[in-house]
Amino acid sequence: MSGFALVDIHERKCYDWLNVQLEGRAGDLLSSKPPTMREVADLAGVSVQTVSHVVNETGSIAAATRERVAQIIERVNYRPNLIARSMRTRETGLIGILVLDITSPVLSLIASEVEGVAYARGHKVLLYDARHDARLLRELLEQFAEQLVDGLIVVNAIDRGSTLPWLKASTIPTVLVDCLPNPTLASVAMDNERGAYLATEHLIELGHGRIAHISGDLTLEVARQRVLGYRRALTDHGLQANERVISPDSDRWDYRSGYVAMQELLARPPMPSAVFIAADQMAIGAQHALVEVGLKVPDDVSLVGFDDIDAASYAWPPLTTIRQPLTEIAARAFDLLSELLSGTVDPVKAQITLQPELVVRGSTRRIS
Amino acid sequence: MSGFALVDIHERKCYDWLNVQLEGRAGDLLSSKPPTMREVADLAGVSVQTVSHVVNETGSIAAATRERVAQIIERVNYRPNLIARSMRTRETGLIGILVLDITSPVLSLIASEVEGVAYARGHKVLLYDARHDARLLRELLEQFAEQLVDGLIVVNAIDRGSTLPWLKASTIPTVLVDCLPNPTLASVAMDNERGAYLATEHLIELGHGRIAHISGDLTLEVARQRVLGYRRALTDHGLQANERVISPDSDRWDYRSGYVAMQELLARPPMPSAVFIAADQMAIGAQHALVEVGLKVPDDVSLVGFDDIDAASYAWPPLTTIRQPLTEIAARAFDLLSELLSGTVDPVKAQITLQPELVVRGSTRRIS
DNA sequence: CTGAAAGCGCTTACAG
DNA sequence: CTGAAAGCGCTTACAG
Repeated sequence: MSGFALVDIHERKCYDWLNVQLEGRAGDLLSSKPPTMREVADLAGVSVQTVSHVVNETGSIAAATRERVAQIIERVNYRPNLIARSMRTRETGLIGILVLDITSPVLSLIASEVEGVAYARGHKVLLYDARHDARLLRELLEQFAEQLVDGLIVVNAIDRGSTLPWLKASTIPTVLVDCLPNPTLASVAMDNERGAYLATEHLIELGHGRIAHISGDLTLEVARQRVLGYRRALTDHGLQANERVISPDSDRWDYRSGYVAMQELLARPPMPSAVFIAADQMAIGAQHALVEVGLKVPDDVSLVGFDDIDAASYAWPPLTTIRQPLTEIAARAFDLLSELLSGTVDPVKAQITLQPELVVRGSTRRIS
Repeated sequence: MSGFALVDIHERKCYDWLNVQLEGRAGDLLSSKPPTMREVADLAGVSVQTVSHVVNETGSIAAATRERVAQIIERVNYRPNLIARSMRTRETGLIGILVLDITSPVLSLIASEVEGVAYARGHKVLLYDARHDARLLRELLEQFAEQLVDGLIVVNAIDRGSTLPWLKASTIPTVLVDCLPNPTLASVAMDNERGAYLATEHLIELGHGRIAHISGDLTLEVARQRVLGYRRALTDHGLQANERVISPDSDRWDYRSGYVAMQELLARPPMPSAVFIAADQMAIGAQHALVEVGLKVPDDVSLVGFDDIDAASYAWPPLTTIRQPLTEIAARAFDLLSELLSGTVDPVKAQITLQPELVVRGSTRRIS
């Protein structure tokens, strides 16, 4: 037991941290209001427009003046007021990302990746979360996105109801990611039908003849495209009579909905030997339902998911799935928005489709 | 095989959706600029301040006038410009939520829950994602949060470096969630030490004597508190000689870091019979490392996680863990912020601590 | 190279 | 009950 309590480098690091005191001094300024351009100008003995010019590096300012103003700015820690500036310039320098549900691992990852590119390119981003609520979505679009942001990236959120026509009529440059493909709005999307086709075909090639599909929320175009791909693969291999689609009882693509859907499938024999499931989280939930009744993956039933989220690799067995190139989706979306903002591209022509990829892991097996 | 392709209600629902056409008419207005209050006033034959009064329901306006103005507003779909309004009133009506990393399931869930309460109470929210980047965090705070938002809820993000003193010096009402407890800033936090204590004690009561701890990112106070709780439980039961802490090689509390940490533990025998892991995702990753080398949970080693995220219930075996009351955390945080905004509470007195709860599931077992 | 003027779209006193 | 005036903090022409 003596060797057991050994302190390795990690433990040492730990102790160091435990002793760290993060107190910090109070701020230098105790002013209750942030300084204004007027104050900087007075302090520097110049006019506000001179300050404005040095802040924005516009106009021509004498080096000495510039220097003096810069020092004051530094000293009082002046920052131009974005609201006032955008009131004049009619732009905020911000881009907005609106997601259907920030709680979804794939949507939050796309959002985060878009932020990554945006920051790398010197833009700032605001996140809007519609929380699956159509009314909220609409409000966000109308009241905030339109007024606060120069451009908008809408992730997975425009599919139902009246938001699409609204967006079309709106003047704010918008790119749709993972939404209803729409010929009049710039968009980047995955070839969902292809992904579903690849998943299903993989199962067919493994010898499976009875393949069911647990779909995503069918009010969303991406979910409908995935059932189309599944169906087409079946048809191409003469298996259309075996088609069987279970759609979940909720609009979340989460563990629970996959779990419940699989329970439904189990309740109505015969059981298929393989199931293609429209999302990885759902697939993991579905597997849970299987394991609960003593069925093993892939021994008793093969499973293929969709998305390739982190959890897929760490499930046991690791989940065979369809990888969405999220990083590329994000980069393309941002680039498209930049082009829209600079007017160098026509939205109608800006339709990007990215290809998914089959990742074979341990949840699928060949049957005889 | 005939019964196999049966069409149940779900399938029917699916077909319906597949046939749906979401075309939508173009918007009624093709104006390139949103209407201004000036335009509404002219159309209604009144002054802008009259329009302002009917929009804000201030002052006293003749019923007939109000009606006429309201109709114009409706007709041209006028919406007051938030930027202009906030320029005058010095407030935006928005609250900001700043999270360390929106990609984390627990942080995004807290954010989403806070949004839920905020919307229920008629507020709108903006999300800021620091992406684990201290510089970005600082920029967000200084340039955006301070100017765009009336109040701020900071989730898990203030712990290191210079942001804490900045926040103290700042005038924006702020509540800290899951951060370094700080006596001068309002905060709501979990009793992390207690949670860790409960987890460890549970293992001890099950007969485990050699219990290791895989910690979270120790630059974060919450992680340090959890090792403290683990340590105290050991000490209280005379097991302090068996203390063993492995800290991850990254600042993400993700699957991979738990996986890597467990591999480290495996590489340096003797193996403990139980491991308390600072986050559920890490626990699932850790289990993966175990299973890979043929060790079973809970037969060979018991695991307890922390957080009780969705994935915990759907892991196999279901993960024993410490539940964080996220919904309550969110509600308390928002309420605190409201009180701060209305000035009815003193930040120094506003320190809320919530209690965690042990959830026993299948990943822990009694040993002899 | 620098400053006086005008205005972005609102709201808040204040007259009438 | 309604409107003229002033101003929130900036930037953009335009003089000098």
